[in-house]
Amino acid sequence: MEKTYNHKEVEDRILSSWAENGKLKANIDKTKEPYTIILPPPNASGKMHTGNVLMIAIEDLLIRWKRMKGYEVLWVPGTDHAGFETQTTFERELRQQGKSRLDFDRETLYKKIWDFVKENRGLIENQIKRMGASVDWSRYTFTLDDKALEIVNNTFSRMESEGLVYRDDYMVNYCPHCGTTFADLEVRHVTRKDPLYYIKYGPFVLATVRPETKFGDTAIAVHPDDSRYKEYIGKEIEVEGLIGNFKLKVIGDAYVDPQFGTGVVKVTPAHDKNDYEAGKRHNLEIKQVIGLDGKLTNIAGPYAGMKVSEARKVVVEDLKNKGLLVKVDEEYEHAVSVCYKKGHDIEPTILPNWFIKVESLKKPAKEVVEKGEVKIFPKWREITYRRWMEEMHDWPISRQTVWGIRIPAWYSVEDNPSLKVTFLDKSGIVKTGLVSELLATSGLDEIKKGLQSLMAPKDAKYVISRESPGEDFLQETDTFDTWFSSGQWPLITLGYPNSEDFKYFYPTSVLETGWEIIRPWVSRMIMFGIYLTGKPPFKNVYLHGLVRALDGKKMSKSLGNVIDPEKYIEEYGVDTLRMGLISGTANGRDFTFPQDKILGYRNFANKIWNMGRFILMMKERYEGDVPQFESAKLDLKPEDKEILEKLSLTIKAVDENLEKYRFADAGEVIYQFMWHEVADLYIEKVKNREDKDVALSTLIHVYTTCLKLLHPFMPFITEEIWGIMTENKKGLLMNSPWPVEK
RNA sequence: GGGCUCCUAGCUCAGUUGGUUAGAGCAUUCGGUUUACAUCCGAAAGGUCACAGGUUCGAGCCCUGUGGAGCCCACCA
Repeated sequence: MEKTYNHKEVEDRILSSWAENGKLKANIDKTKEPYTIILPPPNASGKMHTGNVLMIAIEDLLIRWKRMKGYEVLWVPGTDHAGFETQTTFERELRQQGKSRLDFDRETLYKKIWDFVKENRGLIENQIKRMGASVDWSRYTFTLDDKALEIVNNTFSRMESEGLVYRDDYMVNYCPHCGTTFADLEVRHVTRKDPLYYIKYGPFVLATVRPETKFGDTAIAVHPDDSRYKEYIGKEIEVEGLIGNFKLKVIGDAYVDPQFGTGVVKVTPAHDKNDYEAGKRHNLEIKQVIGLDGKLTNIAGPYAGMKVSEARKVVVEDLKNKGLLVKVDEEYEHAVSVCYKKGHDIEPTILPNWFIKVESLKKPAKEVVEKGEVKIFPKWREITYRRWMEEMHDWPISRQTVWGIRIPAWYSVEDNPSLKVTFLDKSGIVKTGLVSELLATSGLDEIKKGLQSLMAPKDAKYVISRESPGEDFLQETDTFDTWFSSGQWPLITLGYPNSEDFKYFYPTSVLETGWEIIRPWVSRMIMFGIYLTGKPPFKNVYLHGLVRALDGKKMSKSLGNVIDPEKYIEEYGVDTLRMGLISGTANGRDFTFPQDKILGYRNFANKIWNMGRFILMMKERYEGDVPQFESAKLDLKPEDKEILEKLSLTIKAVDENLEKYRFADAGEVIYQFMWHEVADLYIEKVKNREDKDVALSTLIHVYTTCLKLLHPFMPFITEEIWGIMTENKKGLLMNSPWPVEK
């Protein structure tokens, strides 16, 4: 053995011996109890971050432990198409080539992103392998694999036929210039100075930066406790406007800040997110005053057809002339949403989207956790889950992105003349308009071929089908929210509904993931699992904490505090990084990247390496063969009995802590025992023992048992030493049975 | 603004139904070591458990309040 442990040399070799002889592939063995984990799929085109390392370390620990305990273990690896994130990354590349997504038709863009993902997906897969993850690669699944598409489409179709799907208006970030919607994450917030206009509204004066939307006002809001206006709440007031007088209801709503402006707000549900929410709370009418072309609609009377910026000037001028403008604060600074592409103002707009009714789904999902059918560790995280289950409202599942699973709804062009389409025509020019009108100049095939997006009215007639129902049809261009498909991940990976895997391995044993996705992911998986199979998809949920940067803050590119795990793997080895991270994560709380501990476990790795080296040296000096501890009758000294007893206690403590997902405690127990009991005390005594046969035999037994206990935590070094100690005669450590306390 | 969590040794953190003298790793100081390991061994020092009240025979732990930190969600017309 080398004088120090050289992880670089060892890791590759051990990886290939696991790949050749490790029991990675799960079999359906009905004489054994299954133990299953589905790996939360990392972004297919991304690279490993510290959180992924922690996730893999914990899951591999559980898997290796249960495998050694004799379970039929299955750990399914997979990667995620990461809809929005990937498309953004790809578009960034496009931009460097001076292009944008709007230069391509939908199909071409989709293919280009596919190629991009294919080019990049090898990286994360290799990193998972390099971590020593003992996953079953024969069951590897990508979120856009055919079996995924099939299940997701079928689920949607079934939900639709059971009346759980509907189309309704939803407020989205719409950019009239780009003619498309943006996800919340695509919206930039910039601080800008705009005039704040104080306008007379009947008995009130209120402040607004958007006077041009006044034609869409359907209420006036004040804070319910504002004594200045309390008497008005619930009453209707008469307001003098630019296009005649009109009546507005006064509502009391806590979203109004009495400190701001005059404490009175005009409510425009069609063009402001807050107002929209308030409108829903108070059943207000929605008047769309800005069209998708960015011009005022007919509701604005004489102002119809004006662009927003133009209309604002004219409206202000007219208000002034009518004496309705009280004052203007020119220096008002506020945050404005703009599109990330060119900085156009975002126009919050109501558009038809696809929704799922969650009422019938969330009840049983809440109950399984309350009844303990699904146990959440740590328990205090249950609060997040329960609150979400109470608050959750219907789920908008459509996204206006290309990279994802396209919603399998088809619109007949003939039945839906008011379908609005955007497409690239034969000469590559973008055209937008009603399909009924565009068909006069372009053929339907041309539209189909160049289609970028379509917008169907909320009462459009549609057919649900994976295949085109006929020549006359255009498919919905929206894709499913990523969580709609990843919510079915356990079912997808296990081949729901008929595969043998599904019958044997479902429900899985534990879902291990970060707590920040309780709401979008964990809740959805439970809902879908129960909906489709009657059973939640896992028995336990273990939620690990977030690994924060060295400054105690969340890692982020903009703060420049991101820790690249590669650096640590390179310098200290996989085992050390894994063990270091595990030791930091005791209670599933967030924790700062434990740099010192990683150093400490590097020392530990070297310590156990040298213990092995020393034992080998003693073996060589011993004349003849050391008696086998299990078979030989040994005359044990009290110190031998003592160390065996402590070993037994250690096994017990490790098992108990792992059962409770107390990984750091379990690791600590082995660490203390190996270093401070076996190395510091017992080995020192063995050095001076006359009865070397007994001492050495016991020592070897204790040490190799420790290797087993430590293996799930630090798989590489333990496997390597095991091979040397056993002269490769006992097979791989990873396939060996777990020690039993005596 | 709503919510969750944290504040324990110089640093990173344990402390699992309240119960002797509050622990670990790293760092510090002192000593040791002619060979398993200087990535070692032994020992020491280091804590008003954020602060203020309360409950209790007894509080790091339970309750209330204050202050600070981190994160999630919603964001100012």
